[in-house]
Amino acid sequence: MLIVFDPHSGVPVYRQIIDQVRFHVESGLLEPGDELPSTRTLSAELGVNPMTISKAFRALEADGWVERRPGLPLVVRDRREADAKAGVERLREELAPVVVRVRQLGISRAEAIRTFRKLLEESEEDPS
Amino acid sequence: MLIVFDPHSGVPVYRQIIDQVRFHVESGLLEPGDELPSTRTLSAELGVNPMTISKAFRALEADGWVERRPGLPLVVRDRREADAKAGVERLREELAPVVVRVRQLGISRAEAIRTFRKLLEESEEDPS
DNA sequence: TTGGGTGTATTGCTTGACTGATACACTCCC
DNA sequence: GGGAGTGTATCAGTCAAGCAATACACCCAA
Repeated sequence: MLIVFDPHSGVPVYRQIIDQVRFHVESGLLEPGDELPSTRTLSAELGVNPMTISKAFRALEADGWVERRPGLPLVVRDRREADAKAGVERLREELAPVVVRVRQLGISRAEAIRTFRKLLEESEEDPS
Repeated sequence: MLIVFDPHSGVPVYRQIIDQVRFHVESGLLEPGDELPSTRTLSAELGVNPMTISKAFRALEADGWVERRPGLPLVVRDRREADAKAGVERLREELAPVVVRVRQLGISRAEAIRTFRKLLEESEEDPS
């Protein structure tokens, strides 16, 4: 059971699938070349429509996580090199709205950075 | 013209109003005791329905930014002391999910902080 | 008291996100 | 070729968010 999802979380099913596949690839559980479970398999396991799975697959391909070819299962792409750069780029996207909030809240740059560093340290100590 | 908004930003109008009022209060342009422009004034200026303004007002009261009394204009509340702490606390909440992503993406702490600092500097240079 | 100011409860419309049913194209292997 | 596997294009349905029209309750000053 590679994918688990919570129908009551409020997060759309297709997005939960995207996040979990990405997480598994990033964690190494899914390696480049591995095939993803078929849409119908996942569909049956999760109790959702195959199209919902397909929608997640399309998004995963758009972000370069997997490769799609007609009639064949999806395959995890090798993006280790690409990620070194793309990772920071994605981080920038996630931080951008936070920066707006920092200014709105009138928090100083130093204070903001201190807060960020502290959170990062806490997260490294705690192997969650 | 206290409030400006961009109908093409994709951000809901009522949310843009909330953010701007909060920003003005936090920046000191609006001081405790000041009255907000009336719903109909803002309605005319922005070209939206008074109810949209009212919806923003309700949210602002729920978060403690203003005080509402029937038949009277809204008044900015004094929350300076509370905010000094609450600001950082709210920043922590916004940064928490980002920290998770940093680990998922395998970005080093130093790299993450450098990215954050750069964004903050860019935002300060650009008086958007 | 009355008129012009305030905010808003109620209701309905529109739009987009999300999901699903159906039917189709492709690949592989016997 | 045929069957069973893959993914998905197209279309329709559901639902919530966002916004607006209307009508109402309140306050204040003349």
